[in-house]
Amino acid sequence: MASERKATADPARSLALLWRTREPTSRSAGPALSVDRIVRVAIDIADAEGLDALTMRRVGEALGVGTMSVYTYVPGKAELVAVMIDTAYGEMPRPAVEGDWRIRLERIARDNLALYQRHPWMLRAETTRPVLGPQLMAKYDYELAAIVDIGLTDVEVDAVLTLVLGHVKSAARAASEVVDLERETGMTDGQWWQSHAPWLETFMTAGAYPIASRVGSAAGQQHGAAYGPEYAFEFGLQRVLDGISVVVAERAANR
Amino acid sequence: MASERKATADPARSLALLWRTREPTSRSAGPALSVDRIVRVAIDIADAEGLDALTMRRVGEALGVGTMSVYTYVPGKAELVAVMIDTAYGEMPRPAVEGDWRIRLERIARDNLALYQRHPWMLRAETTRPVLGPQLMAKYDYELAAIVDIGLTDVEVDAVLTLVLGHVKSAARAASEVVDLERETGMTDGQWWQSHAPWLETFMTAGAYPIASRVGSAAGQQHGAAYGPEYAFEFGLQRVLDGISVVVAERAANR
DNA sequence: GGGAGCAGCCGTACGGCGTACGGCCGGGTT
DNA sequence: AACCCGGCCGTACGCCGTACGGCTGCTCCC
Repeated sequence: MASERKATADPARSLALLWRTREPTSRSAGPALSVDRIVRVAIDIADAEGLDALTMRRVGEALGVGTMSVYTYVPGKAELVAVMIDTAYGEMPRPAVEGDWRIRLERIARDNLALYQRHPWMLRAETTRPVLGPQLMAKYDYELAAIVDIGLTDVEVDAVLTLVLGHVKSAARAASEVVDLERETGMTDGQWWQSHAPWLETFMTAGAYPIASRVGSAAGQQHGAAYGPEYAFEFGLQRVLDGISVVVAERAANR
Repeated sequence: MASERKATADPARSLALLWRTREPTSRSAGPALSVDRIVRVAIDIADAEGLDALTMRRVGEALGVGTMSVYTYVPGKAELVAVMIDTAYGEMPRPAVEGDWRIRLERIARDNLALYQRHPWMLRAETTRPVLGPQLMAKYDYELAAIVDIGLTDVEVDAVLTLVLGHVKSAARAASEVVDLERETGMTDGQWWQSHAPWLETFMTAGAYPIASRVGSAAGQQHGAAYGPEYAFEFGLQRVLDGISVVVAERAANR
């Protein structure tokens, strides 16, 4: 009866997993499995076939062990995905970039976009709870460092980063959906639209939605498809950076 | 062997469902069910308990019919969710707003935020495929109308709207995750952080991630929690609108 | 050398999901 | 009176995540 607080796996266990607090076994021939091996094959599966294809059975299979053996190292699928996410963050470059804040921030945006393109499953992975792993911390620290000294308060700096990363994620998601659609239907975006257009015209009485029709078809012609994710990313990014420039300039003037 | 194009339900069926092309039955006492009744209870369930609680069995139960009866009206769960989404769009107000484009666009952003707050499941509903229902078309048309005459090309106008709606969705998602977390764990955001902080400090050697620590705690103190979704929404919205202003002004100057 | 303990491994089983399939029923048409 | 067919739905299948308990063989201690 009592609504048992399910799936609230204790913080200690989850965090220990993320931070790899586990003394290596003293066993002569170490164990066949490890968190790292599990995470590596899980990421490979998700990269290649998407999050839906990532099942615990599948992971066990790919490792040549029984399904339940995976649970020796990982408390559950949610925690596995959390470690996958933190690991993926660890792959990102963190170079010292020459130039002003705008160049650095733009670079950060592009690096994040590339990450999502390499690991589209990250866009669908629902983490209602922040991951809080070491790689995320390092990433956050690195990205903040690029903009801490632009004359805004710490709170604003955080909001700037959130805004830019949010835009990147939106654009990446839109792009990823186009790719998914093409994989699922075996048609390109353009073909898909062409197959739907006649039906749509049947339903839409002529002249309804005049602006939507005009703008939609203008965008379609421009991009050779209904939607140009790259264009949306670029256009939006420049607008966002412009908007940030406005506050930065304001603060510099009032100093 | 042949990779059967699964789940590619024919466009005709899906679109007909969205646009409600179905002659009412000539039966004396009409059928017990209808697409509209199904959609209504499905939205109620998803609003109250989230998308996970929305199962076909549950929908049938709530309607007092067998599970499979639902399939008489709806080809599958994906299509049901699509109709739910289009229906939700139909709830949005579309007033004629006085004022300049910035006021209108800001209003659109707030209306969309309100929509997501009323129906948080829309944020999680994965529609790899655009919905293309009448309400979405009407919404798109209305929103474009607010900004068609600001001096940008049709393609740019589309990108502006995409940018703003993308920001709203990002911010709404962040806010919704906080709410989910509170519901799932029974703790407030602040309590959750306090319960994790000691563990985190154990793992993080002192002095690692200095900027992240400083900015993170500044943001935390400011918002009384780790993250201030409302603040992120407002700050980002103003930056985005500022950024759009920049291009709009440019174009006006070059005219 | 021998016994105990325990980490790693995993087979089985449970409850839940979406939904394919085929059948039943009763009103409308001819 | 015969037939048809739309609406309804019980059953069953193949997936999923994962709880539970048992096996095995290494390590440690005496």
